[in-house]
Amino acid sequence: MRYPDDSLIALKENGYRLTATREAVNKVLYDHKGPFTIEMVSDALPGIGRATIFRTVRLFQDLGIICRVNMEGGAVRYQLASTGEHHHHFICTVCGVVTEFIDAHIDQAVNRQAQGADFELNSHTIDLYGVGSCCSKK
Amino acid sequence: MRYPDDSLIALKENGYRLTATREAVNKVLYDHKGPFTIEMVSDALPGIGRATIFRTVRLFQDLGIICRVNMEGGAVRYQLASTGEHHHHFICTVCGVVTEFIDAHIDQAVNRQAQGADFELNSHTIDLYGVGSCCSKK
DNA sequence: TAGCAATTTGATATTAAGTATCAATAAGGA
DNA sequence: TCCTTATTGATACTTAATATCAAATTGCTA
Repeated sequence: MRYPDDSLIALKENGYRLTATREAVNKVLYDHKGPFTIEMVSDALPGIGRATIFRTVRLFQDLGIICRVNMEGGAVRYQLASTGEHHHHFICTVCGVVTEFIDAHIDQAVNRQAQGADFELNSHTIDLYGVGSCCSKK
Repeated sequence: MRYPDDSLIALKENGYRLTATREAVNKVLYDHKGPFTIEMVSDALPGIGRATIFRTVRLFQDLGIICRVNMEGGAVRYQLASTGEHHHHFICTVCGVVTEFIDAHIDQAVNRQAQGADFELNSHTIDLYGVGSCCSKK
């Protein structure tokens, strides 16, 4: 997922309707970049009901357009997924920016662990918390 | 953390008072075993206010006695930590049971990733979702 | 072991995230 | 254009959690 239109295409491809509301939410996400909360989107689109924002965000999640990020304290952020693929997160605890990464090594080790423990693995999440280069003091 | 008294010792060692409420909550956790929600504890201890249950659970978390587990859908469970140490989770999506594991390999790979990305790593969480041996069909 | 300061608690209100309901509206294929 | 179906808004509700503050409890300490 790179361009705003990708979201709209994804909607159509999955049999969802292309509505003004969904376009508006999509635009806000792409204009804003960076992590966002439901509140932020809701504030940016006063004409659209809260419930619809939630619905749209959930739909975009399901389509892999955005990903949900659990902050350390339990707060929730969303962010455009740079890839719809499986990935992990660097989460900057200073500014909240989330960067994605892929690591075949880790995934392999995770699979080994699961096998060793007789655990039928369906999915996994890996979140790294710390200070990103975005906020590094140097 | 293995025995109920460990919690009480941890409280004292960290300068917290040993109260009837905290003992009661602790007992519920050890009697129940397995994952629990605030509701469950609250139901088991009708005489104790909800806010206090939350406070106590948070305190126990801070002391490493219990750990918080984010379920896939966003629900939250808590469970006695079998170790206060750094660890990761197998989360059975059928029954909710959480099993801990440690994997130096994964931790190493995680550290490498962080270094490579110029990310000052403070902590990380790894949660594996799937069907545990507890609920395996075989 | 009674007294007292500081911690803890309960009741209550509040916040935040999210879901449920349902009538009204909009999308898009025929 | 019409019509079925998906979507939306308003509203109420749920769940998880925190804030406030007076009242109760701890555990020194004299």
